[in-house]
Amino acid sequence: MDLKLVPQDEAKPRLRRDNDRPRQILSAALNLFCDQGYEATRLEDVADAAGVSKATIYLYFENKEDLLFALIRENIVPMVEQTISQMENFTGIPSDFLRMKAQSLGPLLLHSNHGAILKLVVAEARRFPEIAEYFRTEVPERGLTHLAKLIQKGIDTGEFRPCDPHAMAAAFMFPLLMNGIWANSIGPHSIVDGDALITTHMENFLRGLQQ
Amino acid sequence: MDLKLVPQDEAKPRLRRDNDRPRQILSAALNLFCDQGYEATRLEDVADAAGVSKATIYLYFENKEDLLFALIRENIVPMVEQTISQMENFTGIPSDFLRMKAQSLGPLLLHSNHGAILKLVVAEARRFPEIAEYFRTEVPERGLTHLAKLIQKGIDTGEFRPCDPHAMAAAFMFPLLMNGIWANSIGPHSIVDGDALITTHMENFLRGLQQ
DNA sequence: ACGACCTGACTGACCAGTCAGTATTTTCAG
DNA sequence: CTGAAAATACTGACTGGTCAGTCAGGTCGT
Repeated sequence: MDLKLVPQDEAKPRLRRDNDRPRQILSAALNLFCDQGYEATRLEDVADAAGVSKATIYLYFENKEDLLFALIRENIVPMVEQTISQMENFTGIPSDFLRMKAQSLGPLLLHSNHGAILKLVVAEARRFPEIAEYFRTEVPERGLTHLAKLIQKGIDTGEFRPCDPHAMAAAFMFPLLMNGIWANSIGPHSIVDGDALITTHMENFLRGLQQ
Repeated sequence: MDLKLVPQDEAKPRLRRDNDRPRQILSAALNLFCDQGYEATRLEDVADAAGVSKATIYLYFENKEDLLFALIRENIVPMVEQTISQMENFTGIPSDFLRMKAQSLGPLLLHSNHGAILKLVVAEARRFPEIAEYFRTEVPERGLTHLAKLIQKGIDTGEFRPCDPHAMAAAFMFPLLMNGIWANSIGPHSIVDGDALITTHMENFLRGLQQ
């Protein structure tokens, strides 16, 4: 009887970096961090989920915090870039842009993991001031400033009534953000219907803003 | 020379339970959990902040999770009780109640540590399903149901236009909640003016809801 | 046979939770 | 009222387990 420690053919084929590792690791970390929180997630579990050993993570990332940072950078910032370029190329009236934005960003935050990422950022902001600072300048700062300009434009053209455009921009975004966070924490069994909220908020917001 | 180990009069006077300990511990835990997050807070630091030894915490609480649970129970639930009893005793028109509520709850979430507690709950909900479940049934479930009833009343009396009262209740609350969370995470250096947001949101919300 | 890629096994620090024993207050018999 | 025993409140020092981060060496494509 052949009693060798069979390294025959089901020996792990130790995948190589063709389909690049950083993204696999990042993706695994994303799921686990979002689900269990940053501190509660063991890097060993991230490694398992990515199909590598823990040491491999350290080939591509400085440390655990760096992984968190990379995650946020890769996932959130492109979303803002897209919003801003959309806005700069938009030719219709401001209210139509807001409508369009609510109907794309709202469900994105609600049904993809973007809401979970936001939850993560919000939860860890105090402990990682550099990440919070980066996020703040890249995302709410830029996004809200642009949105406020758009609202100002609507006021100037007489479509919207006079108001504080910065506060109004935040009032537009916050329900969508909270909705995304909610769905990824208390949400699942809650009576709040996230999709209904999006349209209800959007319509009511625009109705209030109308001249 | 008297070289005894001086236990003279600056010996720690080991405070007793007159001003009951549980509350001191809870209060210390509140500050630290809200600031650094649950996992990242060491129970030894909670003990120090409360002026007791770590072992003392275990005289009053089962374990770390129990401490978190107690914290939420003590701090959030009374807030809802108050809102509901306010609502039941309110004799004016629905819009005046919403106005009043936004002007009391909004700043409370923004300037006290209630926003931080909410952040904490949201951040840890996934990891502690029992706490999430308790919170969900006690707070959003009850609060939103009552609020929806109030909005329905406004629709019935013709003050508000027809709409989905549940979604509208959430649309009313979410900006206030997000505002409180925001102020306790990314907030401090953000361009969002929390106080301006409250009134802007409240006015615009009611304007949209008006018949 | 070289170098890029990867890993198992280890280490050192850290921390929740425990426990044996000390300090303070209360009780109550004399 | 007195003081000693009982009850209660508290603590320092420890333990067992966990986990981020390291490193010497193995594996695979070229």
